[in-house]
Amino acid sequence: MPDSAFAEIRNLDLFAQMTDENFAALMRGAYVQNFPAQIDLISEGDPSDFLHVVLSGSVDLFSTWNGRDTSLATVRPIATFILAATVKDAPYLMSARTLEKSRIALIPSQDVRAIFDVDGNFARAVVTELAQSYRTVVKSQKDLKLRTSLERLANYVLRQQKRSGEVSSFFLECEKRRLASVLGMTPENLSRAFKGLVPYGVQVEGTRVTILDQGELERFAKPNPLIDDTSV
Amino acid sequence: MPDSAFAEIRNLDLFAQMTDENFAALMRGAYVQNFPAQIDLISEGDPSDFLHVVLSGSVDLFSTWNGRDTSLATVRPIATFILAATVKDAPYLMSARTLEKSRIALIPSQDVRAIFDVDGNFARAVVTELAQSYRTVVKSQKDLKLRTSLERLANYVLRQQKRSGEVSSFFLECEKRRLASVLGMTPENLSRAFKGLVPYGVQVEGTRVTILDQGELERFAKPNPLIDDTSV
DNA sequence: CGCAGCCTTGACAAATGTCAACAAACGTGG
DNA sequence: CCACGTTTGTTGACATTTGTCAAGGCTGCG
Repeated sequence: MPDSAFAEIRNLDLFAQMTDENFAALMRGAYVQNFPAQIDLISEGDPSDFLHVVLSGSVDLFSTWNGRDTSLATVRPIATFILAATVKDAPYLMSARTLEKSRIALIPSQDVRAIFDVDGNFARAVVTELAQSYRTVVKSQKDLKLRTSLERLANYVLRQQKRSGEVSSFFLECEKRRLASVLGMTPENLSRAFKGLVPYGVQVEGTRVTILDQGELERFAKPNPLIDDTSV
Repeated sequence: MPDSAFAEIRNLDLFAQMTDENFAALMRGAYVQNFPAQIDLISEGDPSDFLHVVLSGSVDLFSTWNGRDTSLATVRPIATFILAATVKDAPYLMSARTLEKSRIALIPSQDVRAIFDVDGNFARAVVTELAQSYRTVVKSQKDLKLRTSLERLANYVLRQQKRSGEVSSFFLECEKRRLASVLGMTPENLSRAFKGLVPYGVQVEGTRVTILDQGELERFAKPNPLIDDTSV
């Protein structure tokens, strides 16, 4: 593994507090690989052989059932995914594919579990990471069950605006068909939902979103920190 | 705290592997309380002062937004809840209320975090618990996003049947209005959904559910271990 | 009893999905 | 750099799913 990737991973919260010795042991069997876009990385149901770390690019976590499929999350650098499956030595619950050209580190799951068993600091870091992931899914669950698709979109627009630095105009960072899936609706419904936000001062041209009336949009969306804030 | 409750808690996976000394420290500030039915235990947004352990009875975890509310999970003995909020020292994402008369142990969150910092075995047990919780929510998310309400109900019926020991007739263990909320629908829709399962050999009288044609129901429900199995 | 809450049912409305058509954007190979 | 085909996004018409409102029956409990 190149030193640069090594350092990037070492600086992750998940690995920052462990001993040099244990980190080295973890990296011994690890390797970094470059993937083109739209490549399947893992398939739900497979045993969790590797903990994945996205170093660059982005990864879609999705699931299928009975011919349908849905996007559950996007992983962006620098972050890990399928940590829960790794520590539980259980099959993946989600599939993963690259959304774009991506560089991904693969750490053998059995090494993760072995180090986890002997390194208390690492175990504590895993807890923090898992607690964060858990709370993220719970928030997403609330979003899905308590809001209509129009409300979910309105709040998504506000969240993206915040990510872009509170500006009044910004770009969607993913395909609309995928955004629809993330928000739990069809592409057609998303297309109409964007139209449905026009009365609240939201304008969309291609991937550019412009908020003409912040107050009106917020009055409609009613964003809530316990659903929409990533830091809570 | 009475010895019996003490022993019950000690035997939980979460606390079984920690040292006697640390367990004693954890229990020093803890207490057990009896609550009647329908009592609010915690409110979403509140700081996480206590880790809760349900010793008997049952607890509903729910959330509200903009005048709507939804049940997210049921906690039954013996299990803890809001562990993620406790370890992250973050506000509760869900509210909790007793569904019936319940006995609940309250362990100060700051003690949990303190012991967590010094006891590696406890930290590892927390990981297992959180990973389990995380995977449960992910499965629920897939259930919600990939299935219609009729399909969710059909699979719920099959899961309950399994819990009851694979018998052909069993009882629902919660109010139908709450079941509707858990499954993400209205009580009226649930009422009609039960009717919609009649063609697949499901009969409902009050809280008694009878499966007349196991094969037909399974062909319709298409249960999937990665969504419906609690052990995976 | 009588009230309150739950469950059910009917009639209707709103939200969302499906299918088909077409336009726009994108990528690839010539 | 262009032509081509593929994919994505949009729109309309329509079907299905789900929610809402109102009413009535049932049950449990004071």
